[in-house]
Amino acid sequence: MDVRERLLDAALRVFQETGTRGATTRRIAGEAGVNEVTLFRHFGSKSALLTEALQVAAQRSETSQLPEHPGDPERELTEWCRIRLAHLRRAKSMIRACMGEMEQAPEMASCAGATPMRVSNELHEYLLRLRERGLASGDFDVRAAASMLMGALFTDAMGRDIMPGRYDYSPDEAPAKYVQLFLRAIGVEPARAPRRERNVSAADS
Amino acid sequence: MDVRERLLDAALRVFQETGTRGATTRRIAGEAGVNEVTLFRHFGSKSALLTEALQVAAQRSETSQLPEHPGDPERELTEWCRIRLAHLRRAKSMIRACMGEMEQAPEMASCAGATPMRVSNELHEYLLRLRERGLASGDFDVRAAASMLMGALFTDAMGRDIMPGRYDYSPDEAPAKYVQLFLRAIGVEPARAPRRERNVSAADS
DNA sequence: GAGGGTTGTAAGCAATTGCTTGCTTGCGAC
DNA sequence: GTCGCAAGCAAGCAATTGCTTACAACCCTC
Repeated sequence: MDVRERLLDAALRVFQETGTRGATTRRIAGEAGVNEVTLFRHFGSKSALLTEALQVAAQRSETSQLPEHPGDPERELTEWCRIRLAHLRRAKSMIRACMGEMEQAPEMASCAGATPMRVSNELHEYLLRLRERGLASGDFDVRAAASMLMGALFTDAMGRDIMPGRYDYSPDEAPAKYVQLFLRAIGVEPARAPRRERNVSAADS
Repeated sequence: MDVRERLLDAALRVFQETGTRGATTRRIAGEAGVNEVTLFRHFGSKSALLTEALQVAAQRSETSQLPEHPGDPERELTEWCRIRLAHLRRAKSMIRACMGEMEQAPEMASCAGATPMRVSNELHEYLLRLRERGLASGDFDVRAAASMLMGALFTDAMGRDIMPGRYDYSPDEAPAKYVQLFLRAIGVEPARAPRRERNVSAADS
């Protein structure tokens, strides 16, 4: 890993911990094992470094496609939620830091909102397909439903550690629980052979 | 309003905008229309001032009771959600600022998590009562359900302004939409006289 | 081995920031 | 009046921080 990458990486790490103001150039350079002067030689200024680091971070958000042709909504959605939730947990510090900055740097909003909007649209379209195929009832608000499921995942990822004891189900069980409630809300029939508490991690074939 | 209160108030305002590091004593004093020296005479240090200001803010969170004896779940929950959502929107800047600080000041977590935990428990117990009375089906996870509804509200309040165009329903309509989905999820029959899109603000008798 | 590009080192500068000190002013109580 | 208290004001101090400059060391290429 060359010096530039090390600096970008360190900048991101320090930013997550302390925000823009707390991320001093000395600390970032130290974290990268690089002299502070080198930082300025490569990026010119602290804000340029942070901007580039955040752009890089925003671009490498993984994708997890919902199938084009819905087959088993419960299995497909549970797996999708599992991946989404894992991603949100990994990005937790980053998301929190960005939320803290948002008030002072509104231009960050567009960057921060891009991924959830894309994901939300993906879910939205999947739900439309479900409805077209008659797999879900026709009388619910698709946007609100998508928003609700995403909200459950987001809040679970953000809130679990600050509300000890509020969740009596483990992080692993969460996706299945939310999906079960969600499917009832949008009127999806349970799978043909109704089974309780399907093991999610084994369902990946 | 005396000097102490003005300082506490200003400290909160500046903290919301800029976080701990950005909230300089000079700025807080200026915002309060008070000399910087006076700030130190009253509170001793910047951190003491901020700590006290945050404690005060945490204590004055309003309460909105769900009825002890559930009657009309849709109406009661919609009204409750409306109040919760309004509160979250008002506290938005504050919540964002606190999330940004959480990584560096974990002791803030307990303070920040107290209100949502209390609210969540209130909802939890209401749902138990619904179930006892046979108003909701018996086979859903109560914690997960409560978490889901609260997540929808939280995410709506936090995310609406950073995801333009994602919500095609207005902030006023949101509570009713979420509650409708939620009630289906937990198996609550729609009200006896099924009516679409009841005007919430007029339902308060 | 000469030269050019990359990095480290030492030093420092101007601005900011938490906090202190010394002094003055205004005001109500005795 | 004068005593005590609360507040303002001017100044400053030590530490931090973004950024610069000057110089030496290294490595690769020709």
